Amino acid sequence: MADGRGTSSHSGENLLFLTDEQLRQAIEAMFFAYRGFTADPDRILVDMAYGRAHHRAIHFINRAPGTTVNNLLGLLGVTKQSLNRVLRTLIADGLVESQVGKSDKRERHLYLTEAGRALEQTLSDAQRVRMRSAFREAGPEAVAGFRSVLETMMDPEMRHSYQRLKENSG
Amino acid sequence: MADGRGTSSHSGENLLFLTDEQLRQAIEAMFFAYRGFTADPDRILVDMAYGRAHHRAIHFINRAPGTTVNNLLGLLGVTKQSLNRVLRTLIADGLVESQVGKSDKRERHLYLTEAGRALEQTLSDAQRVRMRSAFREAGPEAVAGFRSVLETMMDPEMRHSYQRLKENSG
DNA sequence: GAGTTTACGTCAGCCTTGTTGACTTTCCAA
DNA sequence: TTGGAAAGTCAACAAGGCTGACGTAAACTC
Repeated sequence: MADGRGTSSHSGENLLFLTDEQLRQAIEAMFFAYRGFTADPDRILVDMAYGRAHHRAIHFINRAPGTTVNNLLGLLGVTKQSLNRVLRTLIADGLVESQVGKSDKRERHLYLTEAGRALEQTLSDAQRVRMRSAFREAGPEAVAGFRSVLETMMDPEMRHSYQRLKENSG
Repeated sequence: MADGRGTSSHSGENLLFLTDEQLRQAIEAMFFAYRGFTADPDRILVDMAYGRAHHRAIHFINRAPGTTVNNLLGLLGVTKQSLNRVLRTLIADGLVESQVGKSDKRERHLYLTEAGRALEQTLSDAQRVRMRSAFREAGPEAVAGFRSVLETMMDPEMRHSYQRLKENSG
């Protein structure tokens, strides 16, 4: 593992893409790419009183309208206190609406308001511009590989959430 | 752009992978995957008094031994005050060594100590385990696509840093 | 019907990691 | 020799994580 090889080559395959050096490069690629990934929406958010946490909440509420607070906690992977702070400001600012559940009145169902949808559109447009040009440049096969690796990299629980969101949104 | 299409299809190509829905899914994949990407080293770091910022500093000092503080600032994309706080603790704990430059004595050249290298190894081993199994599962073509998309997603400046690191380390 | 669990909100306090601004020391270069 | 770049330090602050404790209402269970 420390000899520069990803694995002992007990098969005939070419496993050079699994060497430690290749993996190190991939780790750096993830780091640098994620910076690019968040850069554009971040620039928009600083002008408002919001941060990346607000963006994430808005993204998933838009993606799963009517989601409960508990469900959102699972998607975001933060504590309820942390989410609540963000949600409170979004509700106070009229970007998110909280509705008491009909069947279960303990639950709050979350929806974006018109203003919330507008901000979501602005942010995701900005983020998609970069994604789209990267995808176009890299081509369909590369994109398929990109998504395949990302999916296998997730924790199983996250992968499950990811798949459910995919299915519920075409 | 808001009609669910990534682009008007003025060519004969199949551009379905550029639809807004596909891009949204990719955005979510990046978010969930990055969580997985950082999860393993994070678990190790909480037991020590360190965080992700320390990990990043250690990673790049290991990767580019003798790098200057200024150079490291560019790689990490933070302020010198923020980096300095991290660096100070690493130096105090004997994981990083700071050497005054020979030609330019204003510069500080940074190196990992033996203990620093040991921690780096522990952290990157943990991170590579997940990477390696994801790569193995997805296969070489997928990995090539993965890296290609990540590279085109970086800001040009970051891409340049990334390429230089690659060249200087085989 | 009483007791327990669940969902949510909130207060208080803490930590990491980012920021700006001001200031000093060192030292290179015009 | 003087201006400015590089490095470091101090102070103050903010975002956004965290834990722990507590309260309320609703739902569930026995």
